[in-house]
Amino acid sequence: MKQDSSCHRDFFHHHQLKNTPARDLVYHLLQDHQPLTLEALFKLVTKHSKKKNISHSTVFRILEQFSKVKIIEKIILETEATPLYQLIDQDHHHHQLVCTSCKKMVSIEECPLSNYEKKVANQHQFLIHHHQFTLYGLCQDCQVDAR
Amino acid sequence: MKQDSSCHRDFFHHHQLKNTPARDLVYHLLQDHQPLTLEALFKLVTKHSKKKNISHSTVFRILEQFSKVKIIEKIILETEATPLYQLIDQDHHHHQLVCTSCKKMVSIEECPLSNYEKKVANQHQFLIHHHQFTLYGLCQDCQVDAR
DNA sequence: GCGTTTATTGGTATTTATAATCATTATTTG
DNA sequence: CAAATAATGATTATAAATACCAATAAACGC
Repeated sequence: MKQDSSCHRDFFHHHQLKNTPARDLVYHLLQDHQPLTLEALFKLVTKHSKKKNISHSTVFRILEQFSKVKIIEKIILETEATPLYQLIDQDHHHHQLVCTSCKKMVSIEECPLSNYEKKVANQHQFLIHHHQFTLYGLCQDCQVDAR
Repeated sequence: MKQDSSCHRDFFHHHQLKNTPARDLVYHLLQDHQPLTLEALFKLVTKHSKKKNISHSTVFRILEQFSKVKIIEKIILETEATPLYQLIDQDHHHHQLVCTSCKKMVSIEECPLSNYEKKVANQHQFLIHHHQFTLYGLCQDCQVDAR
């Protein structure tokens, strides 16, 4: 389930982030799209901003701030030169399945790692907070093309 | 088990990489250390190079080339501003367990993901080549410090 | 070994991404 | 609505990644 969009203003407020048109727009654009790079997001912002344009630095800073307060997460993929950003799903975290040829990205819901995480935590006396997991390969189309 | 150090020259040759003192040194330094950043490796190279010094661009390019022919792999961690590089272990791949406080890094041998990989491959009709997996948390020392 | 071919190297320059700065403008609070 | 606080835009600074090319070194055939 997605983070309830009507609550994001409270969420901003809770983190001493003022409610601004720019933050609102970035939030909603991230809701409606696959993970985006800063540049891609900036283009969308430019396209969708009603009144005056929003500057590149503002978008950059919003991504920084959202990351810091864990509204979004930063994803680094081998197929992308710059990081992707996506809203954090409070209920399920996602993993990525990425085609190394066409760079298509599929979000995977199921995560098989919690038991393993506990085991490693025990073995090494770590308190594990989170993990990062990405699968790389060829999608069906690109397998066909490779023949 | 480590890649046999006596074979790396053949490996270079097979990939049209000439045998040079710089490549030799980089290869051996990577054998003897934890994953290293470019800067850290460059410092080691400078310390260990017998005759003339080896330039920064040479070290950079060697890492690029080694990555391309899969002698080494690039690891991107949330705790490091720049990538780490390590020799690829042909027999077992490793995963990282990283302390977000002191940035300590532990290499984990066991990988629980092959079955899951098959399942996802099937579901999404992907041909999966590799995956990337990292655990983040607090090591024992840093848990204690946090109290 | 010796000359030829081919790739590497060092040093520098360029490009790009990330981050800092600061005066102006907007949002929130009482 | 005024005061306090934070955000914004535009620019600049820093740092990382990469491209360039003339000089040099390694490999190959003889």
